[in-house]
Amino acid sequence: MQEEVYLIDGSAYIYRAYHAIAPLSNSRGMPTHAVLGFVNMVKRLIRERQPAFLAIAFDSRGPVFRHELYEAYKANRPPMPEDLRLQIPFIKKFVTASNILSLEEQGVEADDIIASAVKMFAELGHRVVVVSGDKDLLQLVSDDVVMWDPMKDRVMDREAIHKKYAVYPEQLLDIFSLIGDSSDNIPGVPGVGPKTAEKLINTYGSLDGLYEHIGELKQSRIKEQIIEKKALAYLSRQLIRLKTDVAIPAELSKYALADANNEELAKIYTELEFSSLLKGIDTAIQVPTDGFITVRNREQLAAMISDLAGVEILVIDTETTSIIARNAHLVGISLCSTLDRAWYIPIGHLDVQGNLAPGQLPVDEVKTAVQALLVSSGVLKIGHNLKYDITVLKQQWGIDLGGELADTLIAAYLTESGSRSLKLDDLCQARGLRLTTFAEVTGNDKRDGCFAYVEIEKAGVYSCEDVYGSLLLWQELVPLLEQKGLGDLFRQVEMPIVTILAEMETIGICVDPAVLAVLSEDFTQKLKVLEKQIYSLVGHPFNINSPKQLGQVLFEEQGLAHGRKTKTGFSTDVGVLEKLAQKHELPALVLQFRTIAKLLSTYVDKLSQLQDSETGRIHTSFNQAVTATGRLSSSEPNLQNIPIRTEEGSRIREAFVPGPGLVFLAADYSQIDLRVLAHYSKDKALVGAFRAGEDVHARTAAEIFGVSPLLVTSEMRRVAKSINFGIVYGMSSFGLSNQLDIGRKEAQRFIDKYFALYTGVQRFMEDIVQQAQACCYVTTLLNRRRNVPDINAKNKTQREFAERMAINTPIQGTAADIIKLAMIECRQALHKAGLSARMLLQIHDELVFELPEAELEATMPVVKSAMENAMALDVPLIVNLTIGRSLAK
DNA sequence: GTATCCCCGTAC
DNA sequence: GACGTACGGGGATACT
Repeated sequence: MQEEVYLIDGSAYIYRAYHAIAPLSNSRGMPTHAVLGFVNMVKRLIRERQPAFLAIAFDSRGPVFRHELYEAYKANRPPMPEDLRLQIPFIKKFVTASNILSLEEQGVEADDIIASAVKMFAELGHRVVVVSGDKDLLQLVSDDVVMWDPMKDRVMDREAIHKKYAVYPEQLLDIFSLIGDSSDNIPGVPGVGPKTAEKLINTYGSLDGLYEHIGELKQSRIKEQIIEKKALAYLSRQLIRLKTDVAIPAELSKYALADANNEELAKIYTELEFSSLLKGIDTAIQVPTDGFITVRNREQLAAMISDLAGVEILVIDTETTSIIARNAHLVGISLCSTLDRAWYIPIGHLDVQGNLAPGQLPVDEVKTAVQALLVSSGVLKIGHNLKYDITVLKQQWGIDLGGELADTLIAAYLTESGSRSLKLDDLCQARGLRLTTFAEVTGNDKRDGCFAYVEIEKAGVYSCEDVYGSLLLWQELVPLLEQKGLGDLFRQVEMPIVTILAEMETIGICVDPAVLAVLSEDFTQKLKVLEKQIYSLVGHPFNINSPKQLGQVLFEEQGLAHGRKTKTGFSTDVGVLEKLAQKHELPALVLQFRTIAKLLSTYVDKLSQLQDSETGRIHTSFNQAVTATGRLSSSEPNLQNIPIRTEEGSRIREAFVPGPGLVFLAADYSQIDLRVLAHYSKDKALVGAFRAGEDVHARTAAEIFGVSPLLVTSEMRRVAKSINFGIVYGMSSFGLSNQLDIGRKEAQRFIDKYFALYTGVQRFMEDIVQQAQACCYVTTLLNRRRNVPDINAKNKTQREFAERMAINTPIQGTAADIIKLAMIECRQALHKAGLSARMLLQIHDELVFELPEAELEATMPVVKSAMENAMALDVPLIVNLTIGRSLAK
């Protein structure tokens, strides 16, 4: 029987682990990070590839036969760092305790052992997977041998190698002999690089062939080199060629992966203080798969329906062909309601030929059977990232999930703010439950990553695990939500938003490709002109986009006055360049170049790429579980940072157009942050200003400059506006002086004056920081919570940062709460009024709708009222409406 | 050679 | 070090 044997390049693993992980040591000062990295890498390999047979090869200590051939072999390599050397014995102990066969032989390297093992197993008729990223091992690849690079999760077989190097593995040795290898100090033929070597070996078949036909090469410097350095080429080949006669255990049983010696492992982990690994030994629970049923026939479908009849909760997960819900085809659905049974209904699995695989019920039959369950209004629908499943079910089956929603992704986001990962696997793992990963079910498949080709039973287990995990998670998160007072926020705000975001993403927004094309042309042209001007001023070309090179040109060559330093040189940011631009032409041109280059690459090019080829629309992702404050974020593309302030930016907005016969309606909150601040602080002056409907910036200006409101100049107002914004962010006098280009003292005077007038604001800021110090978190008006662990830190910078977070988060987060309520309110009010306006975008304080022009009159008051009444504050919320035939207005 | 960090610049 | 929250491009740098 043909078996698959995994051979790990252990020495390479050690170095990778050492470099990949930040230095770490146990309480006795013993360095441990390389061991930790190595252990995790091996565990990951075993988990994801589940090898039946496995060995790890190590380099031997001391010189190897290659040193005898060539004194300088690896002479440029620094000796093993001391803190790594100390860890080697523990790595070996770990391998032994894990019952993994360890291979080491005096005088040869790990590569030679692997080569010998490969040869032996190939002769025995087995297949081998070499686990390494070292290109020198690629020469071992054959029909029965592949190389897997765990870092890139990529399998290299003969064809993959041919694709990359244009030669087959057996020719790689000769290629590398010509190129050499600087990291091992292997000379090769100087002057011959990858391209030349590839061409030569492809033409003449081999190194020998090349020298036999050396006369045919046309006269060149390279030809002379090749002739002159023939000995070096052959020496290099000797060095790179791997030994295949190292003695290797031949009995396959010795390679069989046995259960680890947990006692020994526990000893090692204890000594090194790997507490999380230690826990993993005892508590790693595999999912009980006994109750998992894959629905293959009508009887099972009927059993499932009767099993799920009358349930109060239903956990759902869809398996599809794409991570982009809009493009996804359904492959299967899993459902469960209790932890002892889960069902998987395969409907779109394919066989290797790409035909529908047997053993699946017809889609229509499945749809009919489960539809009532999915739309039922009395059943709580649970899932992880339900926005995805909602989108898939809607566009594939036209089904709207009925009933209340419970998204465990969002529940975890609300309760575990600041947690590293919100992925289902990771959340379950943190609770001691090991789920199969997506890579594990699809990874070994020929058509990597496509779920449709996953074998049905395997898919069933995986998918059932997901609903099982999601249910378990839900059961753990419910009490947490209630305990932290997040239940209402979850049910009344976040869950309704899930559906709304799914709709907004599906609808998308239209972009006119003609406008983009004109912009692209124009910007490219402008960049060319600017580039030419800049180069001629400087006297030579350079990369204007490189802050490093730009810094050299400006501050060294041109001798302009530099400002603050960054890690890599002097800052060339807009603040610095603007100052210089007052006196010099060059920085002014650079600023123009930067602006246009940014607009072109980030917006014009990107929008064209992401446009749907059929509809011309752009479908962003609105992310609900990303920000620390409760705001949404938008990606691919980010439609929340489309330029607006400059002339050029406005031209990009012109590319966003309503659908045929429709117009845009944009509704934005006026000064929402300051209004929230007024509400929180109860500051008399601020509240008074908003209640009286005054221009707050002008009012602030009048007060800090001590003039009548009628005498406030636009310059005074600008200063006041900066202060008002700065306050919300916890700005210091330093920041304000930078922003306004005034002195520190003057800035401080403004701030003092501000607080003297708005005493309530100052009190609020002090109170909120004090509150944070007491409980290490802050909340919004809807009780959204953010932890500020550094609020009592010793380090001043850290602590002050936490203080600014504590001030800003309730304001920004409450504004986020308000607009989320407004979105829900708007949708409902529009529906109730029978209006067809569709919400397209949310940009933190603004909602953009698309609607028939004829409905404008009726829609405007509905939207305005829904938004203004979303939440009752001590000051009124005011919404301004703008109608437009583009986003430029 | 590719993934990640860093600087920078958009938005609110 | 100095203004909060995001996303993303491009260069520089490090590397599961």
